[in-house]
Amino acid sequence: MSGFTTSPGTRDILPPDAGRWRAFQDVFGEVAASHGYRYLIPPMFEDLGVFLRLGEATDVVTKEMYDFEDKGGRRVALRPEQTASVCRAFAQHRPVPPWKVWYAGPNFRYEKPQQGRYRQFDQVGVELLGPCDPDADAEVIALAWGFYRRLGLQQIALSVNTLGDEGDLQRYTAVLQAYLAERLDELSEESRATLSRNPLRVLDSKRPADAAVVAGAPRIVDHVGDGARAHFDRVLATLGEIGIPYAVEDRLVRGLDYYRHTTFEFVSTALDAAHVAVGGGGRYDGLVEALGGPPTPGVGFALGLDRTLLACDAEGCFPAPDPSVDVFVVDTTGGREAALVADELRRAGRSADRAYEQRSMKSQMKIADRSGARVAVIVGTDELASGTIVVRSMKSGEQRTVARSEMVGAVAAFLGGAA
RNA sequence: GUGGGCGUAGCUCAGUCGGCUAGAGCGCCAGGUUGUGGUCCUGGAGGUCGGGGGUUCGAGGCCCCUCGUCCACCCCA
Repeated sequence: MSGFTTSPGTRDILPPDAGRWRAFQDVFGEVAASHGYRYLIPPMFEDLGVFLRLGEATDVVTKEMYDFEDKGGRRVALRPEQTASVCRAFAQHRPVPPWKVWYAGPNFRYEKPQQGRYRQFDQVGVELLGPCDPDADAEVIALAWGFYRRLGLQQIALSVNTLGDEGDLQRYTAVLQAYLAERLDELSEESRATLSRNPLRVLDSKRPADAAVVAGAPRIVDHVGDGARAHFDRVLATLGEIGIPYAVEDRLVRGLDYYRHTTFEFVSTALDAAHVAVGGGGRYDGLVEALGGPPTPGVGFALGLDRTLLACDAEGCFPAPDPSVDVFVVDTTGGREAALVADELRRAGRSADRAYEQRSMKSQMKIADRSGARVAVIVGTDELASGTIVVRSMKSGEQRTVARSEMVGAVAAFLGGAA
């Protein structure tokens, strides 16, 4: 292979997969719009500082950032996610809250690729900025839940947790750090390294060696104050009332530092791989302010296209849309008739395709068959001479010769009947 | 970044101990069918065996390097 290929961690999304991706984003947009969210397109790169707010201790910032200096000497980075960009946009433009937006598009993280993880990966998501209302938390969770259902996914499990408010989290982190520091020799080497950067992340360890220490660790729930407790209880109550099953998972801390209060994660129980989390989010009060805006609470989530589509594959739902045209035009008289007939059909609102380079009728019929068109329109020398055209059902093989002027009507009759 | 598996036709893969001109299925093209697809039959095109170096009379197969890919770890969508 001497030519060029895609860079590591990137790939071409070819047909028919690309059609499936677009349908995915379209469906998400419909669901978001039905909840009052409007479409937002943030830039794909920003000042590096925007993303440093994700947390100086997170891997996303310390080792996965696609950052570089542009020709103007600015330190910029390809976005690793879009929440920070949305918050920056809020701080910059100061829209009237509540600001409800949804987005879709690629993000970039410099990681070692594997299944369900790429350096360029697509997410869709929503953000709700302004209110610090537990119903807002419940709404974005419900939106995600409804979207999974819309895709046809059944095997999705929701975990929720609360980290408490800023003060709760600081106090808890100190207690946890002290606890873990005492048991340093009982922790795995990996977790000791994690501890020095971000104690909370140790709770997420799935390593057997850490199980005992993690199980005995102080629990966040015992350090959450009354205000945050009430907020969380209301979120859970609302979820219960609208019929969304959940499990409270008190070690769910998620990977970014900006989360406060509610955090949540969706896992596909149909997936077998290491990466079963198909989406997640939470509340991030304080992020807008950290980016130079007014104190503005916010809540949102993002979900990954690759993994969610892997889950769809596992459950056999949400197939790629059928790309077939309505009509395939076969022309053995040189090709000009194909151009005219196809054009007439398209003007009449039918999708139509044709063959090129003057292939034989047999060859063109094969291409027509492959195209998935339900109807073929055939022009040969006889038809051209007599001003007629053959309309054929590709499914039944039934065909009629009609006057050229009646072609559109005859096609409509065949399409109507064959549906 | 660490560890392991795998790179042979467009795709999925076979290729024995290092030994003739590197194969199969699918797909593609053409013909069988002098105007008609799907099934069937026949034929054809398509390969720098990922790349470079080495060992050898001889390398797709062995050794080294390198690139890519997959899986796991780290982390995460």
